[in-house]
Amino acid sequence: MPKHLPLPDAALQLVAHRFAVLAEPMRLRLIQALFDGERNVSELVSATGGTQANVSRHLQTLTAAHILSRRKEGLQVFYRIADPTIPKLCELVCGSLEKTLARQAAHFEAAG
Amino acid sequence: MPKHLPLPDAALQLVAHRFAVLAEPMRLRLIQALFDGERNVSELVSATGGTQANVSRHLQTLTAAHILSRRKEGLQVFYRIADPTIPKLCELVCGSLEKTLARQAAHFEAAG
DNA sequence: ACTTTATATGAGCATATACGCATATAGTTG
DNA sequence: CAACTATATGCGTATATGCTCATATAAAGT
Repeated sequence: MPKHLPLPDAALQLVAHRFAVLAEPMRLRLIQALFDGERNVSELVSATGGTQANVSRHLQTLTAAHILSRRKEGLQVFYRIADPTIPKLCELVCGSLEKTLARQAAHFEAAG
Repeated sequence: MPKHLPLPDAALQLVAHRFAVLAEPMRLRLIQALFDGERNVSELVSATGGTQANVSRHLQTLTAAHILSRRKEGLQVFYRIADPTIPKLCELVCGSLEKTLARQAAHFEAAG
């Protein structure tokens, strides 16, 4: 049998949506800030340098996508990475980009 | 030392851009159609059911992101997957989504 | 109950981009 | 060189989404 059956349209939309959620620098900053463990919103605001409103919105987007999960404790809300594939995804992309950049740097040296 | 140094802003933008390129269903369809090997544009047009103009644009986007590469042969242009991390990326995301969907299905059964 | 603190959300604006249509370019054949 | 084929691109439009400002909600303290 073939390795990959073509995914139906609905599945492709889900995959695309997941990539879209990861396609914003501020959301990546939030994910990065959560690599070491859970943080509350105020901590994430100062860690990322964003406004409270904007950070809150992005946290909602990430939570709706099941990438983060929320835990309320008194006045504060703590977020943490809920999907264990996220760090692997980021590593894959970062590694791939490093290679691409290294190639481009080599070209610049050779040409320049 | 900490596992992850925070990435500088420029790096985050690169990562975000890569995810953005992968965040379109039509581009995922093209990538999927190329899993088995290289294809020319006409083949990709019929494989995906898109218009020639739209397919061509998306192929350009994927190529600019170094995800695909082009090879010209006479009148035709053949595209293939240039970045070996792409299949792994897709597998990771698909696997994660399957788990999420399975959990949601279980909830529906339990609740409904 | 009122105030304070932490977080979430509604509205409006600005920007990005996917798509369709028409046309341009490049390469081939007569 | 003219006609044809395969692919690419300019342009306009529609839609989505990120950001800011102001305000709403929720929980805690006095």
